Amino acid sequence: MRGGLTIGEFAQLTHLSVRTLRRYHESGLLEPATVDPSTGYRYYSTGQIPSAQVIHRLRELDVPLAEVGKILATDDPGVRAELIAGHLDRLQTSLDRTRAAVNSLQRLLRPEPGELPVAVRSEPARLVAAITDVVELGNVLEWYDDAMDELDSVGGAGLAPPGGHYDNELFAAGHGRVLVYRVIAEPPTYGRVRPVKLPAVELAATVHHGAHDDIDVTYGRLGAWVVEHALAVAGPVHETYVVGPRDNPDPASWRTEIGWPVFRVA
Amino acid sequence: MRGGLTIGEFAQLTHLSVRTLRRYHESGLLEPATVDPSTGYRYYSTGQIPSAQVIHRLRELDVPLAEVGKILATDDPGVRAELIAGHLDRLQTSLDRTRAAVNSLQRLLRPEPGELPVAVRSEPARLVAAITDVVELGNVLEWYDDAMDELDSVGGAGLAPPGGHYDNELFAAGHGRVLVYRVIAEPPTYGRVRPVKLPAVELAATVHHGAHDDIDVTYGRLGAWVVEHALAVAGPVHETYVVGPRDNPDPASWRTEIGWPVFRVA
DNA sequence: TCTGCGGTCTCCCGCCGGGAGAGGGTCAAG
DNA sequence: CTTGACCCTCTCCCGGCGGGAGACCGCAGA
Repeated sequence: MRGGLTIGEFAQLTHLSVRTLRRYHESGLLEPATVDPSTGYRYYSTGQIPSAQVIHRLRELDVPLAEVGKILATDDPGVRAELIAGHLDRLQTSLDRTRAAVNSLQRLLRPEPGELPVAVRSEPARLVAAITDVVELGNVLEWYDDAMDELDSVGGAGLAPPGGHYDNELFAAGHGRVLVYRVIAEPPTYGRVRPVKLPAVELAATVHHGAHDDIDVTYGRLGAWVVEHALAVAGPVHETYVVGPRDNPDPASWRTEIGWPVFRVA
Repeated sequence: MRGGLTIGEFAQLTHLSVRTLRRYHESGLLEPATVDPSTGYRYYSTGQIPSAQVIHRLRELDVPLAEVGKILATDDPGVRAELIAGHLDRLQTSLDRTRAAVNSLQRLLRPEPGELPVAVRSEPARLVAAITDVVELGNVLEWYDDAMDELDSVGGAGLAPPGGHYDNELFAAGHGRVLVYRVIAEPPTYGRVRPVKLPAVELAATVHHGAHDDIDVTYGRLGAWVVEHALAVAGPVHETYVVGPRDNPDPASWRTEIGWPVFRVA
């Protein structure tokens, strides 16, 4: 009587490859039921088939092996469900991103529009209620929603559209300083909210219409305009949410003013 | 006057990283407008921004760089649209797979069923009309649909449910021999269809209910049963599509008999 | 008991797209 | 001319898997 199923037999039963099973052993995800100490042969039991299949499913969902390990190591089914739910959330966001990319690609590939209306204007210094932090590029949307909620709870909605400043490093390095603000007569200090004085700048600005799926296209066109008018970029991007998701659920109605602080070159 | 935008400036305008732009140059996807021959500095023009953004979008859709190159190299917008449509198709399939994995995972994690009803029966040798080929694991579904269409066109639907044999290597190595058949009184030779004599086997069989999302779970349970009854696997998997997508569009109604040829061990 | 063959062992490399850092040259403002 | 930001190339690393080499093991037939 042998100790159990050989790795090849087990592979056949689970539709995993022999190599993959060895890797799962190596990384501690799926220990063979017994390992012959003299030959090193791995032997599996039929009871391990369900575990192998759970791992298989999680991998199909692109859950990293390390995360799979964490999920399997948890006995508490509640925590486990939570971890999995987290991954499904991330899956959903990546799906949304894919959809956005498809839409934007289709727009990019059809002929396209005329001149981009850009205006350069002097933005005066302003005292506003702001929340600021260094944020990962992937978490910006989430962070923004949180921060804007907190900002709204302090009041001042409706006076002027809210806005945000996004450090250029955010896109270059994947993380950078972000600041969102609301215009309030007497900016309070509350929670993460602080009164902040935004400096005066020359702003080359245009308006992006619609969802933010392809706002970077408008950025590109604005940037081209700036360069072609012998200006140079000097500071974080300014966005003003003239009409946003909080004003109207229909993305087609959204209006976002985007602006780059500029100065004239030689 | 400089030759154009430095790589850093261009990166800022396109929201791509400097390193990524260098790689795109290296792989010929996006040549800088000019390269200073003495210093090696890359200089870009504002006109290259749209190209960079198209590349960016395609990469967001996980199109490999080589494919992106092909797409950009094509001037014919029709061909281009075709290539992109192909990728969107693949995206759709991968999305379907993801959905299936999510469903199956949820089923895997909740408590679970009783005994699996397995029967061992003697399958007599049969002469059938079959199409067979060596197929990549990823293309099996597509191949199956094609082959079954061709088989149907030869006739014989309705006499007995169709079936398929899947070499075990298919799952181990990612490619293997697949055979689909229909029972016809006098199997013809037509197109890819050939008369094939299926050998007699002892078959350990059970029925999988519902969509094939988690048919491998049933395979695992069948395999466990086989092992625990001191049997061993000897040949390709047999599937019989008792009720399939061509009989009833509702996956819940599908019935697939799966069987492993077995022989008794010591 | 020997032999042969297929299964299994370990170890190293390649693939992809990108990140990170080293070590050195270049540009432009003060 | 110095300084500091920018740019150059080169090399290594990551995750998850496949491929292959070279050696050992298990088992059946002679």
